[in-house]
Amino acid sequence: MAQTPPPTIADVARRAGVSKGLVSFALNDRPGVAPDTRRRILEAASDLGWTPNLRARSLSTGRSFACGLVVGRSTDVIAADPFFHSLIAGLEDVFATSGQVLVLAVATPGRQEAATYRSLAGDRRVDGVVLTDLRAGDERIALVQGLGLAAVTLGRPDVDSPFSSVSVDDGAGIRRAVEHLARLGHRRIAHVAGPSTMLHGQRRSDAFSSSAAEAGLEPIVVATDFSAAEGAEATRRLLAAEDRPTAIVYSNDHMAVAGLGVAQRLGLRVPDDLSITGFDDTDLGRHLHPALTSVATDARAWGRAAAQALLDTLSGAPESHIHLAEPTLVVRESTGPAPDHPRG
Amino acid sequence: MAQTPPPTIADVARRAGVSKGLVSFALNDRPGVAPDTRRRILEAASDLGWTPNLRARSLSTGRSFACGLVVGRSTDVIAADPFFHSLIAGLEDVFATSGQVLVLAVATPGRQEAATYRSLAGDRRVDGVVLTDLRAGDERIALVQGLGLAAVTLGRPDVDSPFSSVSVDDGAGIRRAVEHLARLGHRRIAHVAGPSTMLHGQRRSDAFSSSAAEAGLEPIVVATDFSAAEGAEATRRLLAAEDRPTAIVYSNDHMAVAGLGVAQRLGLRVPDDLSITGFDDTDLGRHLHPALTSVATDARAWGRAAAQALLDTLSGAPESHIHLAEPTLVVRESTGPAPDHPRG
DNA sequence: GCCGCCGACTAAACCGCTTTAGGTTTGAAC
DNA sequence: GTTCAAACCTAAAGCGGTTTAGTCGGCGGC
Repeated sequence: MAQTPPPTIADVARRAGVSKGLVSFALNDRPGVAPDTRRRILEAASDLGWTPNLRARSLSTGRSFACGLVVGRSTDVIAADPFFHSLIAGLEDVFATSGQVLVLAVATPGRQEAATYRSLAGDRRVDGVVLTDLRAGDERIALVQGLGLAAVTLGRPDVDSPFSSVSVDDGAGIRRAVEHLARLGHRRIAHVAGPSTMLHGQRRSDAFSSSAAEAGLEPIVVATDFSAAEGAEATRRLLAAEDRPTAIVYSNDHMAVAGLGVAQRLGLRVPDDLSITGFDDTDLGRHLHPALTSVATDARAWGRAAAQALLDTLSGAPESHIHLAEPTLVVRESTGPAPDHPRG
Repeated sequence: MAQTPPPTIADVARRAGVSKGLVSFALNDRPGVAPDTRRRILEAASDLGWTPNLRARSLSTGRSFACGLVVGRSTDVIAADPFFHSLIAGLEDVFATSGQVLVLAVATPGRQEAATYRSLAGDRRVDGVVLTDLRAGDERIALVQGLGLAAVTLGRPDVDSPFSSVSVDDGAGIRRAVEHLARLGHRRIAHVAGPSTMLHGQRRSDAFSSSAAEAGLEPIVVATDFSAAEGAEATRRLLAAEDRPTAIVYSNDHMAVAGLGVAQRLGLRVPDDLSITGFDDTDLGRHLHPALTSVATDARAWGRAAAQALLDTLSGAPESHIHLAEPTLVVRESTGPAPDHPRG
């Protein structure tokens, strides 16, 4: 059962009766090979079942044929956020079909985020990275640029960036949620936001404030770290207030679920006493009781677009900035007419 | 801002006044280098800020310094299962500190599972893979072996396997849940199981049946695909039955949450009318109302152990079979005394 | 009929590291 | 004072591709 070593281009060359160099030309579709010879070479290659040795190719071309995704230090972030899985699936949709591979690096307690990028770049593990969860004044932009990596950002950074970006107007999603609630007669609507240091957290929060203002409402905003625990805590505070809100717009589904738990625990009926909206349209949301009204973004499409943009960059395309379709609001059972304000 | 090319061992050799070969020996802690020379070489390397070029090393050693995790075809599987994130974090804990990298491959519609393994191996992308979600008669064992990859399995396969394994006795977790419920007086306990084609699904199901039998109960089992949707459907069927169960043991938290939704929708109070247990002890579970009683396995530790076992295999250690600590039952609010059977 | 040019192809260098086969000291043994 | 082995080190040959410099033959132009 001795594994015979896989054929190399030298074997192909021998079989086709040409030199190694010419084989390389033929296999890479480069000009300067007679049509007949090219055919012979390709035939020899397929006869032998030749497949390129990526390691060798990597060494001579200086490319890794791999892209990286670094997940921030808190594993809970990824564990809690189904968004990531859809994103990853989208990235893979594109990478898999173009011979790239996805390197997933989790910043661990022993190796912080910056070090992770450094090691990825230092070891020339990846040709580029996908930057998610952009932060205010995000240092990763400069870091990654300094490391000589290509990159694509999910959303547009607030600092100078040489990288392509793929954005979703999640603000529009929040806006829809607010409009939906206002239409149902809610006058006191609160927002349980993500951290203001995260660009998308801030963007959603801003969208909330401005659309609330447009509807003539006073915006009530509580910032959290996006975790279920803080979502629950924020909800407790909001509902304990004297003049408690009749609707809460959460910045993600997990917090909405936790908030729902808190409300029920306090004896409030959803949506009769309190309306709730989530963000991400998690699978779980539709199975809750009441089923969760949520803003749906197409994370997988986002991943696909980001991967494609990164590949384009790697093959020399100029910087681009893509905007994807606006998110939609999926109305289910967790939102209803404001109390004392039957739908007219 | 021209990036000066990173130093190579040739630069180090020149600076230390020795040959390339000796530098390689010194840097790899191999015998045959005079202590003084070794010191000089290491000094030269650190002066120059030399760092090994993994691509070159890969080519000459034939190793990738990367391990792979292939996620089955359904992206929902990963999206739905927080288990994966903890697992991945655990894998990374070990890989990151040993210069390995994790390649995550998602089998996409255009590239099925087997093809994914084939391409990973064909491109020599990884040195080994982690096999999760073992199935009955799992063909991946033979496939991976045939591809010449190293591997470690999560749990012990039911087919001949040359690979090391790391197991958790999840059956014991289910057993604890059943005992807990039996102690609370429940006599009709149902199990919403995973697919019987998945080894851990089957194992949990078996554990349920046997421990129910030991408690003198008739085991009621409904198989699902582990998804929230099927968990909800199974629950509906169980609760519609004439002689409906007073407690349901779910094979994962997601189905338990969905089941909770169904029960509430039917007007049943949990735990007064129906007790519910989950599996995985998801973060979300503790924020629900009622908070979910669940079996907690340490997925991260599992990942760490698996990664270590794989690295051991790669460095020539013999096959090993590790058993981790038994899972525990975290009792919260979703379980209570059986109806008409006050705790005594 | 000679020159020059172009297309097709070969030979060899190169990417940066590992590893093997030798070569040179050194020093102890006889 | 040889002899030999051990210790230390060098040179060079890989690993399997890509790429560059250059060779060769044939053809058109004058």
